[in-house]
Amino acid sequence: MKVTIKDVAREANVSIATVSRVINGKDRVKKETRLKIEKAIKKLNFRPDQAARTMIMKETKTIGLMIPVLTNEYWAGLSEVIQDTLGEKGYTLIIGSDNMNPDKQEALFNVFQERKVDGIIVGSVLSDKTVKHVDDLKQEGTPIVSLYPFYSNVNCVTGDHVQGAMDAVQHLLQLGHRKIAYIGAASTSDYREMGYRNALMMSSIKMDESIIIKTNDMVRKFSHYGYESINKLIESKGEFTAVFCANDLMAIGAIKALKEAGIKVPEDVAVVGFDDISMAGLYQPSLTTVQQPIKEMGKATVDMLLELILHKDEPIAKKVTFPMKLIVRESCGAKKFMPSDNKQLSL
Amino acid sequence: MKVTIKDVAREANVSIATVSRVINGKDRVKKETRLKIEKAIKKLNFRPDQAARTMIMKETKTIGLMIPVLTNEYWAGLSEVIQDTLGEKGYTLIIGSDNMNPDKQEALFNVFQERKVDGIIVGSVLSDKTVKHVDDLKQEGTPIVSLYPFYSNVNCVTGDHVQGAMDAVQHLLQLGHRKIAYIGAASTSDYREMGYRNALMMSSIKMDESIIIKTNDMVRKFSHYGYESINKLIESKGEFTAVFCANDLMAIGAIKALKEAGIKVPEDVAVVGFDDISMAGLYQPSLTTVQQPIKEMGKATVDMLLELILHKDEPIAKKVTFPMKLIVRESCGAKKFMPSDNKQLSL
DNA sequence: CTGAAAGCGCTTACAG
DNA sequence: CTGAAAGCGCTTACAG
Repeated sequence: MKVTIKDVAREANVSIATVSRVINGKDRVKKETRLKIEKAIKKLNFRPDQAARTMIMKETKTIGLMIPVLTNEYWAGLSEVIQDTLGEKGYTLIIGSDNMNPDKQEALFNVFQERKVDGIIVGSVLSDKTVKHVDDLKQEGTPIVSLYPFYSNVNCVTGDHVQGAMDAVQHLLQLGHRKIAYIGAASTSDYREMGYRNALMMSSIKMDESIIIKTNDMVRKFSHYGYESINKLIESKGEFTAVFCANDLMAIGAIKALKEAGIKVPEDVAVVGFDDISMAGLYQPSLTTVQQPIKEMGKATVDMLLELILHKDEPIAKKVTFPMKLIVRESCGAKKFMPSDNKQLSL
Repeated sequence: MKVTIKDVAREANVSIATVSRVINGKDRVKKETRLKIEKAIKKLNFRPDQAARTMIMKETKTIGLMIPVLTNEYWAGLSEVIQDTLGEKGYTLIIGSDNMNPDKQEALFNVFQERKVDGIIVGSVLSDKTVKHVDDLKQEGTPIVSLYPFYSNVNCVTGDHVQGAMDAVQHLLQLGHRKIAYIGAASTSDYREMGYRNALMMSSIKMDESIIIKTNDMVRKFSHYGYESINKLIESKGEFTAVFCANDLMAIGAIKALKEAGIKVPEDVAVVGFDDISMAGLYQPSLTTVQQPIKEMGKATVDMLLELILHKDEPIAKKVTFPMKLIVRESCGAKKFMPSDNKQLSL
């Protein structure tokens, strides 16, 4: 049978109150008594019941994390960092992936509420239907940290996607590219598209909307989407010498499609991705991409959340932004740009 | 403030006992009363406190899952299936990755015990130090399902790694290969190595230990390990026309090294991987590999665990084995190169 | 069908 | 320094 505090008290010949004191190390306990109790705890292999503890202490030492998918290296990596960091501080993490399904988001919020988590980290993009839970939870006093700066009243840790995308596109510009296509998808990529547009604007390059591919549909197979998008570009006879993709999987799909169409990467077309998943360095050609400081971001997220848990009275939502880092690899390496496209000089 | 069952009782003008009955839908409650209570619950947005419930019901509706790493598509995929399946049945999953660190395994077991999880799924390979927890937990009556057939007294769901590896190597043999190298690592790959050896044996091919690369060290960067292993084979002038790698990441690293050494895949050397991660189909060349039925395995794992939770008296450890599927792609395909790649696109 | 009461395993003032 | 007792938010016999 499960060992309870009573068993320990009996074994050590003290009251349960004293055992409790030893467990929590708060009040003073005579050394002799303490040793006796510690021995009993060890002997019985006693572990205090979290549920009973939770009821009194009003804290569960549990954090909820909501992400879109676990089988995506970015989210898996971030989840792992968050979990490890929380673990060190005695917290347990409940990870929930919602597959971008509002019903699942709803269900997850309910789980978090039932489990009375001490705080919540939201990595998903919430739907209209579920975003109200954020307000409910805030009202209830449950601290929340978001990983996207979507919600004005919620604390947030995020990478500087706009800057990262700008850096990537500016790199292409410096290599001489003028016709740079963009492949992206729904809301998560908005900031990256902004960066793309900003960079072009700042170089006074006229936007060619015909080589900008995006969709509001939920994209599940990013690589497939990248692949299809290139085929669309080719079919529509879009002119481009480079492609900036909103993430690495799209970029890898794009390269595959380009190669199949007999277009060489990077010789004929340069490709840049985003995220620096581990495959980016292994792919052939290896992928130029933008790296997010996942570890630092994960830690900062946990720090911010725990801070919020300790001092619930933060009046204003804080936003912390991390810089991104351009990683230059083969897919758009320092290839010399063919000056064959004379017409581009007219830009 | 948090809404409790008392608030609902007051709002609905009944006793907390009746509210409890409505929540759990067990005893009969007059329809009128029920509606009144349901309205109150909705109005106050009440959710029963899991902790209080747990104390009485002796179940937490929580399952612990221990895996080596989350940033590995195989484990991420399996975790997601397990989580979804459990979610449907009203269970919450606590995922813990131990990074193959015995201390972390220990810590995770402690967390599982403190949280009084209703059951545990072990995907990690346990160290001598931590394997005793399995016995402790079994003694305590906590059901456990393992994802490797290592522990004789523990129920287990696993893929047929031996058969999968045999299929892969037999495929190479059918293509005419006779000098097939093997790249693998620590205990997780043992069964795959067995399959490799079995296949060679059954074809009466003498084992050439000089082209079998393995290690007992913890391998963290599989792709890097595959890369290094090929270089070792090349340095030692090992003769081989094909390589069977114990997982896809090793295979991808191997291909990279082969290419860098001027050896073409699959023309000069065929490569086969294992797992069928999503990148296997996207890599260039795409990877011939062995696919595990992750979804079915995840579901079977959950079913088996819940079964165990319901009927704790299973006398004998059951082992369920799933067949693997060989996926033939370019990296060792019987593929002749088609020069259809000639259509140049004017960009 | 419904309510009063006991009890789950802890923590924490309150006394001593 | 230590113990008796109240109480956390529920569920569930036990009465009615």
